[in-house]
Amino acid sequence: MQVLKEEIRIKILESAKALFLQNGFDKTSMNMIAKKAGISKSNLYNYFSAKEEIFFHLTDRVHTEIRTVLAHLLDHESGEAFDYHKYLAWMSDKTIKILIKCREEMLLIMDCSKGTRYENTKQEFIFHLQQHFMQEFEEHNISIDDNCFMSHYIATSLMEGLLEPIRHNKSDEWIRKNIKMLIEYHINGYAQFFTDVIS
Amino acid sequence: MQVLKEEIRIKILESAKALFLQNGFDKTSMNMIAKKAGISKSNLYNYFSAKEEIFFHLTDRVHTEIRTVLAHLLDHESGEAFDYHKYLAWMSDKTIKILIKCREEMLLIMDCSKGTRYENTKQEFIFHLQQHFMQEFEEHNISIDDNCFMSHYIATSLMEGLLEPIRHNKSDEWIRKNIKMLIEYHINGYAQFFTDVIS
Amino acid sequence: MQVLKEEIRIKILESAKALFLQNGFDKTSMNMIAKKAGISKSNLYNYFSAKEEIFFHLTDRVHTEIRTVLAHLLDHESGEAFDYHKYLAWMSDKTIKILIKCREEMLLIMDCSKGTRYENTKQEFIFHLQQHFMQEFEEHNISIDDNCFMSHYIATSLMEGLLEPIRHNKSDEWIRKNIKMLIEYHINGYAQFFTDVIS
Amino acid sequence: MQVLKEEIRIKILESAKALFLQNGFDKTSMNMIAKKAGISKSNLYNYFSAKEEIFFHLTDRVHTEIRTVLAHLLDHESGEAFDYHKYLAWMSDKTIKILIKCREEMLLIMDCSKGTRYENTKQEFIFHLQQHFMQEFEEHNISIDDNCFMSHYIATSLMEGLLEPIRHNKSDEWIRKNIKMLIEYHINGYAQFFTDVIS
DNA sequence: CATGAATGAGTCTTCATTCAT
DNA sequence: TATGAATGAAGACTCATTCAT
Repeated sequence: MQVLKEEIRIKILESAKALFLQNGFDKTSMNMIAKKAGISKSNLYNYFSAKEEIFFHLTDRVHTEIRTVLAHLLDHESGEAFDYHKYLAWMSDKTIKILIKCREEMLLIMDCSKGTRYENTKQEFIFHLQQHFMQEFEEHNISIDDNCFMSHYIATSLMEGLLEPIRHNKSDEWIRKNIKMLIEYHINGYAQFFTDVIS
Repeated sequence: MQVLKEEIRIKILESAKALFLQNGFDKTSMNMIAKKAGISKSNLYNYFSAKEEIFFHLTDRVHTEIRTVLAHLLDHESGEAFDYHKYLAWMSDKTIKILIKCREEMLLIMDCSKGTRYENTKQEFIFHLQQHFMQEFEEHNISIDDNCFMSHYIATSLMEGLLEPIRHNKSDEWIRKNIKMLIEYHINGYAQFFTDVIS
Repeated sequence: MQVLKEEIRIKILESAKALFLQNGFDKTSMNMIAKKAGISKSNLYNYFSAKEEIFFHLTDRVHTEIRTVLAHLLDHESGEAFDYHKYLAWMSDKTIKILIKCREEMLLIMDCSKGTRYENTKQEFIFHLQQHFMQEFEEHNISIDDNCFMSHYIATSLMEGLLEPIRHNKSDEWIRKNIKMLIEYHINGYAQFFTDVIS
Repeated sequence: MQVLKEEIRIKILESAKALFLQNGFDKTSMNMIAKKAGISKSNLYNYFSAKEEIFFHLTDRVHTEIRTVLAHLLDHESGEAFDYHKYLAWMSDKTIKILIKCREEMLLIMDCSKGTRYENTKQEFIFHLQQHFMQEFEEHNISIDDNCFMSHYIATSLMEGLLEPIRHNKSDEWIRKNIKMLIEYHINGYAQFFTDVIS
């Protein structure tokens, strides 16, 4: 019995996860989840008190971790010598780990959370990244227009780039390699960018 | 009469456009459109047979143009000397023009079409871009893993980058400047990328 | 075992009583009762076959007592000399005792029974009181309109007045004092009333 | 058509009013209203945007009037000579008029509004009446316990007494007569009360 | 005895669409 | 053409109750 309950609970979570990943939170109905889990709609509510509850049970832990990463990002002492390689190395390490460990949960939060209270997480992350880049620009006396657009673009592009590898069902190794590659790609564009503008 | 009719048709389209851009297709109801257009809900159906119809009338033409651009993209003779500057110059020209001319329609198709039969257009576009890049890679004997990811990433990044400037209500000049800037950014990352890998 | 069972039975009844008093019968769910009693919802049905059953077990005895009082009330020999002081003295005595002894059960029946088959008890009681007063009126040759309204009003007013003191968590003494006070209040209005009309 | 619409609107309001009066707001479902009005449940929402909306359309105007009466009640200058006859004469006049004119709406607000934002109106009214009586007590140096109970009781009793006549389907004349009678009844009980306590 | 599992009927509300006039 | 009227299917959620273990 205890076992059964757990089985169904897991079945619900798996069904919901699959559906959320496929259709997003809003376009996934309790009916769909119930049908996929092979139980009645009302029985769902014996396991989770609301649709959002299911979503949170799937993403809670990762959401906290994301917030932690964000906090670290903002802590980064900006006074020290500019070393993107180092910075991005740390970033890439930390990020790759979390991305690989929590692939689906990450996607839930970043791509499928419209309608939940996590729906702005990606935008917030991008915003903070952008702030970070703008600060870098300023420190290097670079001024392209208001810097706003380029920093936002790089932030978005990086963010989406980090998510892209986990959107496909590939091996951890494949993900790791590609993330590293894309970071390198950005470093190049970025560095060149500084050179061009400064010189 | 005929004139009046046309006025209403236009009013409907304008109202719908504004609402679709604000809320997306799915989250815009016929009620909202009717109210904004100042006519009755049922009268909408004298002008358009369904909600999707309104969306199509707003995006048809641009959608065709996009398809055309896509076709040209794929026609591009791959035999000639590799010249991304040239290629991207053409691309940037052509694209900037269409982006500026059809700002809102572009956004409708790319950002607000979930729920319509155009909802995959952006992904298709990205896919074709990716194909294109992969071909380039091949022609230059570059092989990074399966080339799949980097080409996909660059395609996505470029796509989103091109859309980003028109998401804000800025001057044509601002849009043009930023698109050029971001293309340059990519050329840098791109070129360097080849160099690194080749050398 | 038997002891345990009894403990749970009591726990259920106490929990239900508290909840019924707070929210009324309809707005109290089996879930709430189970949670408050610390047992499973389905186990409730091993003790009581339905929600109404719980309510009945809480109010049965008092309901019977009320019916008895009502019977006595109607038995009251109408032939003897009209002595409301005496009558009400008996009434007040009898009533105060039952009100104090069965405070909560009384409130359950009178204030919280909507949705159960006792929901009309208060109205019935008032109706009988009214009948009684009408009889008195008749016996004293008083005729105010059809006597209907005033007798009903006095009945209602008395009823509510008797319930009001026990609605608050005060001492028995406080209840007793206030019930006496309100009966006196009514005797005054009542007596004067007769005087006015007769003279 | 315009006529039809109005007919149905009226039909809905009448059906809803009858059901609200019979079962109260909470226990009346949109299904019941629709069925009674002879239309589909969803069609209700073309006329009223929510269940509460229907209730408000039925009670809005009267609710405002009640608030006005309440305001006047509080304005009453307490310094002048104690003249309950005069005070209650005004009260009875004003009240009788509103009670007769808006019988059903009054009952909706006072008896059937649980679940709406008007659900506390009766209690508020009683509370203000109570405050008023307590003030009177104080001015006449009467102190029965804390005066709280008796003033509350008289307030409640009066309130319920005023409502009682309109709870039945009788003539205006019948209502008027009975309200006057009950006020007289209270004056007697009240006056005597003062006398007893003071002397 | 106890409970986890299950459900069907019900709650209010939304919405794209149809139809008669 | 224009619109008021109408609706069925769907949305999330609640609840008293049943049943197998």
